[in-house]
Amino acid sequence: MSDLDLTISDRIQHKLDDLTRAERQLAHSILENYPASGLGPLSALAKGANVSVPTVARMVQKLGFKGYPEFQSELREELKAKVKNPIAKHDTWAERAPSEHLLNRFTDAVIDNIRHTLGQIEPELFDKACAMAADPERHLYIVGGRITHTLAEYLFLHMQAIRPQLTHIQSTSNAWPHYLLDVNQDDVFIIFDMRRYENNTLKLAEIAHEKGAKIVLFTDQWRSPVHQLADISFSSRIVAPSAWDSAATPLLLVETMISTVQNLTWGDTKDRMEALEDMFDQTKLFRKFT
Amino acid sequence: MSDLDLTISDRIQHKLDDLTRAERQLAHSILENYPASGLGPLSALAKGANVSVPTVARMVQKLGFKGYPEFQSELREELKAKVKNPIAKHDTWAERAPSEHLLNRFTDAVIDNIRHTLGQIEPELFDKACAMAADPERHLYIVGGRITHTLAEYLFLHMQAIRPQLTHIQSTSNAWPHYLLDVNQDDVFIIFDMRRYENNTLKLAEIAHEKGAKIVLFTDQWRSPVHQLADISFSSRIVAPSAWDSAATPLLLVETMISTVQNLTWGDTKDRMEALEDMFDQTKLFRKFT
DNA sequence: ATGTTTTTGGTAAATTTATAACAGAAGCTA
DNA sequence: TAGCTTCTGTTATAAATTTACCAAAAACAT
Repeated sequence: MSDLDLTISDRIQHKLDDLTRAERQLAHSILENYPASGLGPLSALAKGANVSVPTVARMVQKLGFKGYPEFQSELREELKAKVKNPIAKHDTWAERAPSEHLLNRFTDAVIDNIRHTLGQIEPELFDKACAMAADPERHLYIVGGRITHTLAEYLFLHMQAIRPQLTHIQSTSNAWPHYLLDVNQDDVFIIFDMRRYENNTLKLAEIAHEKGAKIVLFTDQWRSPVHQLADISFSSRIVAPSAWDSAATPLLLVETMISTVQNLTWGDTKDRMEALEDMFDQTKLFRKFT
Repeated sequence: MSDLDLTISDRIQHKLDDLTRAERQLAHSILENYPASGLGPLSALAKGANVSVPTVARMVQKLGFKGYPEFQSELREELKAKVKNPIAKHDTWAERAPSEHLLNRFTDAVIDNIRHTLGQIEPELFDKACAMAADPERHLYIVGGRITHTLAEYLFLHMQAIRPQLTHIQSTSNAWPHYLLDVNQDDVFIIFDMRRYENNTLKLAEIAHEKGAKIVLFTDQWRSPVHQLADISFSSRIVAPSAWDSAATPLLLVETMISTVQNLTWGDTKDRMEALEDMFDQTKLFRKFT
């Protein structure tokens, strides 16, 4: 390898700050499928990154290469070294860390959780749950507990952009009984309850159930007691090399649900989203994305 | 991949008998360090194999390619596929659903995000950030924005069990200036800022920076402007087949950080956790885990 | 808002790279 | 060994890629 044993990928990342907008765009494109894209002709790379040909030439020189051919040549050397290296450690995630590093162990566990969880999901039920969540006729209640309220709020925040008739209830709050006064049998509850399961959440679910509301439950592999009241349950595997559980898998499900619901309601959502954008722009809360 | 899903390496080996002496010599040179040598210029390949330039051109056509550029192009495709695929033996995740189902597509994207993100992380920096977050001498501020405050809160909730001297600030709140009055240079800010980046968050970071506090930033691949003030930044890839971004990868990092910090502080944490357990038991907020 | 600096893309020249044509060398057969 | 076929390398030509230059556009500071 060349300079101080840094890979070109490293060098690009370190220089990222010294690069201009178009160059950064290009850099990301290179890293996107590294190193293959950098091994093609300069013009192809430029087209793939939507920048001009000279931009590529300039950046390569900025990175310290004499020209594009030299850049490619070093890329090939790097590839040669990597392939030859007996420790072809494709089984680690953070390649710079040993496989015993927690970054790798934790990631292993999460991927495993995802695999298990997705393997057990019934797509029909998932779609059905999404359809209920998308139905604007039904008032949608989103419920979380002490830890899980973060998941609940994540869902709530996105649903806000998608549909009206939406309430976020924190089961640990002592105000929740008030919310339930008007619940009727067309309404839907999306409840999050993972170990350690919370009594409040169960009580709340019972009341909702009595009133005839539909219940969709996100829980863990051991299943919250709420699942006996639920119309549809999704159990995520949440084990991790940690004293706590991992919410990554349930989050994945939630995000997929958000995306599905928004596809189902695209006609309406579009307007809502544009209206939201406008509001944010007006309040200048956000910077425009570059 | 091209013809019948055979790799180019396979194709060369099959054709080996139909090749002439010089061509065989060349073929072995290509396979010697495959695929790097084939990705360079034709003339270099010829020189490396001690054959003439036209020999290379002829053999490539014998293998069924229109010309050397096409040969290279397919080699690159092969490489791209190989890099992308170390674990993709699982072509579908939700086995009961077709691979085009959003459950599978979304999961693919998230796994891909994880791979990219972890591949770029420097473990030393990660460990350093965790060490700072674990240091009970430093007051720890956790900051999130409109959407990211859910991640921030997730971190906050767990850190509460691990260490004292902890504050959760929502940058969209108008109360945050008050929190910053007592900040000094030993303090640490863990800031979440993903697109669309928020002005409030940047302002807050600037003030913290001025006061000399350390800043650890969780952002996306395009990097929040805060990163210029940050001592340590972690960029997650967050793209998903959705109108919104995926927080799954940053969550993975956060959870790994929680676990690391808790390992670092285990002596103290243990007591804190037991005390917490007691409190929860007393208030009967939770049911015992079965 | 205005002028200045930086960034960016278009274009053309220069260099490199690939292909084609040809002639000499090597191998094979009789 | 002569004659034929096949293979290989040298040279020349064509195509492509890269680089340098310049003008327009964008960003920035005043």
